Amino acid sequence: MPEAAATRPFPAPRPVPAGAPEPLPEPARAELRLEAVLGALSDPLRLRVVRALLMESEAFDHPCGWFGIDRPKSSLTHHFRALREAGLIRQRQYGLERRSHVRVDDLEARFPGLLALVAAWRPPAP
Amino acid sequence: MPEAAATRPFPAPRPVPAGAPEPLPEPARAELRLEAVLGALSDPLRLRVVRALLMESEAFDHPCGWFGIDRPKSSLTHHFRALREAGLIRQRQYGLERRSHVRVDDLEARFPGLLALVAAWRPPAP
DNA sequence: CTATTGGTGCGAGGAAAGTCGAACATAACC
DNA sequence: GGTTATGTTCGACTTTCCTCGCACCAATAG
Repeated sequence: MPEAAATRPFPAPRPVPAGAPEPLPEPARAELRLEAVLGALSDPLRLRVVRALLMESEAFDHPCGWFGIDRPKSSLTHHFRALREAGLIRQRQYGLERRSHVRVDDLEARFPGLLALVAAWRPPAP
Repeated sequence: MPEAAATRPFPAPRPVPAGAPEPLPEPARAELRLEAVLGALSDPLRLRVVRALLMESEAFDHPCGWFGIDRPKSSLTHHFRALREAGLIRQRQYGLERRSHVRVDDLEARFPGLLALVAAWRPPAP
């Protein structure tokens, strides 16, 4: 039913480009746990990342630097890993850089409406 | 618009009985923060409490003992306070016991669909 | 080859959160 | 009065999480 996308408050997910690298290890759709997903989203920085990825993605996926977060790189690694291990994002290694995108289909299938909450969130003023 | 309740996957909230004590201090509806709410729900015990309160409430509100949680009382105080301070539940003091119920209207107004996720959650086997 | 780039992983420090016992408070009941 | 039932507060312990510096790695450009 692709008509469900019309009611979503965020753009439809982009198709996987041909030749994209394999995703990094991640929980399967059936293994997603709501507590873990909510815990990963309870950090404002990570919530902001997921929201940016969900709303403003002009490409299929984005490297860590795209978000303009003023934190050391090891902190970004930490948070992106937390998001991936909770199942919120999928990461692929493109040569040097590691790009991420939201697992829209999996999350909508398991937790319908969750991403709408993220999309509606208003981040606090920077 | 009470017809929205018809589509909710949980029972409609009960009206406040006349003569109920005043609620304990809690954040106002406009002060609810999504990160805090998600953080409060990221604990399985608290998620279970909110879900039980949402789905199986045969009364307006319930004391802590009603949930049958096998933890010391000081731990329960801790978790119920976390839920109240995040804005998920409202607590009232009835003589000796403190009873809780989910702030359905406030949460639906600020984060529509969030409680549906909680209602759909399947707690892990005990 | 070397330098640059976009990251990882480790480990330490600190902050936040969960766990729980012990002592206390208060209402209800006998 | 004394006891019981419900729940609080405090303090301590433990665990988990966040933050970040530092060393390191692999791919690309020159």
